[in-house]
Amino acid sequence: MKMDKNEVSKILREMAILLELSDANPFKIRAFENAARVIEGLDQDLEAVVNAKKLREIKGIGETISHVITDLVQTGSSKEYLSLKKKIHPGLLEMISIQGVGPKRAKILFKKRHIKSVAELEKACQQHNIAKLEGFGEKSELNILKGIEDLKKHKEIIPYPLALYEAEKIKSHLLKSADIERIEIAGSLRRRKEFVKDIDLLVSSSKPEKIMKAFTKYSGVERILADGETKSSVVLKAGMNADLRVVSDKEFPYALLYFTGSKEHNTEMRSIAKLRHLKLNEYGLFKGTKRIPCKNEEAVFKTLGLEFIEPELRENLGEIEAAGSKKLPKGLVELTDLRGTFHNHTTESDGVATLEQMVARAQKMGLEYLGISDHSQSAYYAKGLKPDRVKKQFKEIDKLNEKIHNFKILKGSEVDILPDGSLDFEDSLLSEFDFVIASVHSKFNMSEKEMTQRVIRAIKNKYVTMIGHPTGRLIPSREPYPINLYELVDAAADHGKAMELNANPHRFDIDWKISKYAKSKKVAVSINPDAHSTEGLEDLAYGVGIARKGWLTKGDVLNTRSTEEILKFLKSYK
DNA sequence: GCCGTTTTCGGCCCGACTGTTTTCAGTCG
Repeated sequence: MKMDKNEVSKILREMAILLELSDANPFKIRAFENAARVIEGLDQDLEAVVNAKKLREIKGIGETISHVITDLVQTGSSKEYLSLKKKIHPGLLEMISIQGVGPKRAKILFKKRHIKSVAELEKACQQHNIAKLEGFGEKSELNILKGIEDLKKHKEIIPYPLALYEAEKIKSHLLKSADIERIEIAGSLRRRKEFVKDIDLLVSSSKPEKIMKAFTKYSGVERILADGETKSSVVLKAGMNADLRVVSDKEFPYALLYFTGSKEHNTEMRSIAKLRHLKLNEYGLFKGTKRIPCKNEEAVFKTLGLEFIEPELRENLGEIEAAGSKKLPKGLVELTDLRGTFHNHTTESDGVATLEQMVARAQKMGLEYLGISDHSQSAYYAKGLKPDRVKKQFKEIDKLNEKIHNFKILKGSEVDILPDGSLDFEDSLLSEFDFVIASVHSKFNMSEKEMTQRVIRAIKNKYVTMIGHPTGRLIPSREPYPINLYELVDAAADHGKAMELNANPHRFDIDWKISKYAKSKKVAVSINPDAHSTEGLEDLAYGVGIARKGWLTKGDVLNTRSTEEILKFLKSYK
């Protein structure tokens, strides 16, 4: 395979932008954008789909785009892509990443001022060379400069917990204003995306101007981007944008639906409404000019003949279709469903909390079992345990298990998968653990085929319970190492093994887009915090969000099972 | 370019805010 689905998706998205810059038919542009999204969220192996000539069966992939994808997957390039790229100067692509500069303005700047990069644009603005251009003015010059500054400053992806923290702060600030009827954090935070670009807040109130003022005057605001009667947008000192929308309380359910998104989900929902000769926007669901009263989001879905769609699922990746045919997953997993968890470190290796402290926190969280999995001997950077220290830890765990009641500490290891796919402990030692998590921590630069074989060999070891953080990605700093997750899931299915969903917000690994496939193969997913401290255990909550996003129900998640069932499972594959 | 419980052709979601304009295009979500 020359390109995987993420690379293909990236090219399709780039093609959409290139088309936009070529003044193409807007619907053609949308078709490419849509295809990029659909491929990214595909719950099957793209290469397998291409080989089976089943691309055309995917909704949104037609004649032309299927050829482009096939070429990209098989040859790593595409004629259409190259010819499109040839027509457009790369500087234009760079310029439209500036807030406030779109394709139209980028093209004017290119044609009339021969500007070919963000750096050149910055210079031109500083020299007041832009204001005289038709359609531009003094304000535009300043805004472009600010946009460039922002681009330099916060290019990075905002981790979910940080954005949530900032959003909660704004929420409590706004709640001090007595005129709020309902308030909700919306947008990608509500959809629990693995990382977010901005904060969206929705308020219902009869005094919108007061709320707007409270928002723009908030002490965390660095500068105001837009300040209207119902909608405002600011840049926070914390380095992210926040948008606020204020509506009447009657409008709140429709506005919440709209403001939660995703954009693509909204577009599809509006089409569904239109099919029923209704109109959906943020102010209501209308029959003619009459608003159909809905108290909450549930009622809106119901009126459209749909089951309620949980916010996490609203990505237009099949959820609306499923809601129409009553095939949505029932009972997405909740934090309170978790009975225990695996993959936790202590001071024995690179954790900062002792065994006792970790257990105490787990008990406080209402868990019934806790898997301890310190690093294995090769992980010298993390104080990995040699066999004698493993034995010593066993004794400590035995001792503590005798002392505590209604709680079980499980003996485990996060054992390194060595470059050849063998494990960092002998089988004789591995057999003594209650569970084994096998992870890759070294030699990331293998080919996809080699890496996949390496990890599959580990799955085949009869003492291995699951694979830890299967792609090794770190958000935002490290890309996943090349690996075929579909083959991994298949191997796990064949051998009765589980897959980890690492709940650490820097990992979220496996990704929610692959968990649907794991579910289809009946591979149990284990939500693990990979905790290196007592606070780290709380990351489970974030992991649950990602699991829900991946359509996982209580029954799909390994650690919703009782201690007794877990012990049975741990024997089942050996 | 894609798609079909009105369609294989003719549609394709809808609205807010800004800045440069005198009625609207561009951008964004």
